[in-house]
Amino acid sequence: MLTDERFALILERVKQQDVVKIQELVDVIGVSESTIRRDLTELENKKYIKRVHGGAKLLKGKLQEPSVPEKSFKSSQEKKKIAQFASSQVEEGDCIFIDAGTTTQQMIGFLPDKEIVVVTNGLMHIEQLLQRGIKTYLIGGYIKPRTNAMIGRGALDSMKAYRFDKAFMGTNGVHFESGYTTPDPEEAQVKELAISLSRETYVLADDSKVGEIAFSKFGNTEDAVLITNELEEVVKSQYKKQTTIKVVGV
Amino acid sequence: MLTDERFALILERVKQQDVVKIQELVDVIGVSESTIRRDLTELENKKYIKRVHGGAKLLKGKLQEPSVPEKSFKSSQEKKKIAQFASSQVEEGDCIFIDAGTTTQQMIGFLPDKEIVVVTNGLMHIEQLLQRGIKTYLIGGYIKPRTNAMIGRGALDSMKAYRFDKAFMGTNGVHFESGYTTPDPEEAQVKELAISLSRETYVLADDSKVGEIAFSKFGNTEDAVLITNELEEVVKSQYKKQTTIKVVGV
DNA sequence: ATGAAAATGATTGATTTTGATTGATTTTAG
DNA sequence: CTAAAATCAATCAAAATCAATCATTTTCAT
Repeated sequence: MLTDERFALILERVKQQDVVKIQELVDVIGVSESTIRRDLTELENKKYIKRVHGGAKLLKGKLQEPSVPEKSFKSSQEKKKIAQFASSQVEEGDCIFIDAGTTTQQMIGFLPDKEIVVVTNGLMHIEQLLQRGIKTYLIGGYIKPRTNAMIGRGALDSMKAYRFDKAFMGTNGVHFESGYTTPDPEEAQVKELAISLSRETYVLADDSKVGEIAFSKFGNTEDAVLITNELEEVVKSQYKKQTTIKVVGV
Repeated sequence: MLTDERFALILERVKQQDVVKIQELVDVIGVSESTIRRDLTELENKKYIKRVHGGAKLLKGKLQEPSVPEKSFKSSQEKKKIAQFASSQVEEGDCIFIDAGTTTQQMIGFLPDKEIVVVTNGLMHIEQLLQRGIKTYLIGGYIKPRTNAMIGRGALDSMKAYRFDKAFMGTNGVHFESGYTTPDPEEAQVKELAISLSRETYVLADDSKVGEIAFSKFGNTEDAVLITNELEEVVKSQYKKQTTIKVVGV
């Protein structure tokens, strides 16, 4: 078990339940108490968590930053598979839109080494895109602090200057009646516009999103191809009538 | 087994799982531990991965890389003074434009804790601005790879939606005949537009820029207040006729 | 084919990580 | 408040991993 794996597991658990007991981590991770202690000390030094007697708790300020290397190990595996398949849809010469969000971010590493142009509303994507040497356009607008996504009138206006071959969208909810939904109405507006400017649209959503409904709708299931991991047959048939689904095995 | 084949296998695995153990690679690839070690060392040197005890993990860089260490301590001190004075010009309720560049970036730390709105074309400013809890708008457009500044038609179009109380600009050259100049014509366009959209403009330039002329002109000396450090009297009088100068002692 | 250069695999001792143990400190229960 | 229980930091030896070295094999230009 690599140190970074343990870190990921610990941080995931802290993130999920706000506090963790040391004994709990010993059981779940299967290493000695000493090791867990050392890990917690180190994570505290790095300002990811705050140690308390008997365990550790979440340290507010830092965890939402995109620089944090923590991610659910397993669910990140699934996201990666989804992202990898999505990237395989990109062809030479394409101009694509990549939505803000962690799932779509995973795509960047898998984008083919072809001449493509990327437009995005996600600030957190920029660094990786440039590092890969990809021609990148960012839409303007107000920067939503928590997620670093571009929103507002400026975002909508500046996106209208572009047209996309393919748009790759993240979502918080996929529902066969309610369609695609996300909590923030302003983000929904941006997503909706991106879809309308694109020839084809793909929505990336792992199974935890399927069946969920968030506040603001930004699209119908028939507007996009859904890329997801495992899906129960019952659920699958519900959607099959309305849309195309790509199920990516893990 | 070719070296590049192994590299490909290793990178693929790291990409998919974030971390790999050396033993795992030995098993999968079927070469000795020594070879894997050598491969990992080389891949780390090439900045593809980061080695950790027992294996390797994905390398995640930082956008705000201080890769360019300040030329000299002195000039950084001077830039700070200039930036500090510039920041003192900002008042409650102002909507200001902050140009991309290292000198203007220094301003952010000195901005007053007042209700202000910042619009910028500099990606590298964003993180600090958000951290300070400042309402931030980014103009859209093409991201110029080296400097992370927004340029192009998208940048110009999306800036036109804003009006500024004050604009704070960086420059590469200040000359009493040639005005303000910068090497990249596309950046010059953006700067020129920003100035035209602002009630007042300040140009921040340390003494190394004074007297210099770069390729593209973006403004006349009379269009802006020049904030600089020490200036010889002779030079000063040349400009005095045309513009306002603030000299900031170090 | 031949020799030099490069790559590989095994071995070494050094370094880092780990788990168990210790006694000190904090929390909990009565 | 006191004593038992839980948790803690510090320490040390064992295990895992490391970098360095060297003999062997492979590659490649001649």
